[in-house]
Amino acid sequence: MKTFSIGELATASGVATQTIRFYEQQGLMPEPRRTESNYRRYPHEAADRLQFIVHAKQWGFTLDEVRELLTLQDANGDRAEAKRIAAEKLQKIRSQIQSLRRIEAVLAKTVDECSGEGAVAGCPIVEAIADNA
Amino acid sequence: MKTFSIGELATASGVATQTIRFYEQQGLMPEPRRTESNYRRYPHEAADRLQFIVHAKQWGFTLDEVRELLTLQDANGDRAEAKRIAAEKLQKIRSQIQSLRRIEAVLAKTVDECSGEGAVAGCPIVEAIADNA
DNA sequence: CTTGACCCTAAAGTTGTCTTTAAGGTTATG
DNA sequence: CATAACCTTAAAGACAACTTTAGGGTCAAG
Repeated sequence: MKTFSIGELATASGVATQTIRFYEQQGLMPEPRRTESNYRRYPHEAADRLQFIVHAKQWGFTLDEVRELLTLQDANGDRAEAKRIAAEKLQKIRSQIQSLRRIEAVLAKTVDECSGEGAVAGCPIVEAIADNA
Repeated sequence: MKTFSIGELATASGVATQTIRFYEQQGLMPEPRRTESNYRRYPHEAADRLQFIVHAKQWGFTLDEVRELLTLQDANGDRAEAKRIAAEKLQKIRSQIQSLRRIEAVLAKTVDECSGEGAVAGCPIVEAIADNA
């Protein structure tokens, strides 16, 4: 079975070698076997695991949360647990969206109101921030 | 005219004294006058400026952006400039909302699909992340 | 058999926004 | 006039998720 050097894994997965070592140090990637000269050799599955990490991050999970999910998989743990982690993340994301939407509304309104002409004194944007409209 | 110690300003504005000093160091708050014993004395306007900073942060502006806005006000600069800063921020916020909404949709779907029962093997959430659905 | 591309570790640096600590000096109160 | 509650500075620490640096060892091509 073909194995990979850290560089090959990096190229294949689009993750820098240092980052792979960092993930190992953080307990996200398991310690791989080593060659006689102490070089890391990764099995095929390492690429999948790395992809999982990359995707989970794209989904907004922190490394801590990704580690939770991976640990769960490694132990073939409870599906309820995975659902809990994802549901909590969903909550967080929804509340982030809520605050951003509030900000968006106010900001859009003031930007719209500002003529963009003249001096900043009296500018609706600046005034609104000052007054916390 | 009444002046304030840093502690009074902190209490009045809800910003910690160290944070006020930090803002001064970052060029957001001007260096105030000092008493003979080297204590900072703030004029009334300092509280307004601090409030502006607090509000702008709540609106999602970074300290760098807040400094831009304050510099603009200090120089009574161009309103067009203020509008540009706000419009750029609006763009950023909208694109943040977009990514979060995409994440929310996928996450909500998989959480919904997951029964929450049984082992994590085959769990729709975990599978979806692995496959980057 | 040398040169350049790889690999190794440990530690320090980055970014943003503070907070905490250390080691003092000052002022207000009882 | 002692003591607590303020104030001062400079520097270090915290957090996330890396990136960079320093100082080496190894391996493949020509």
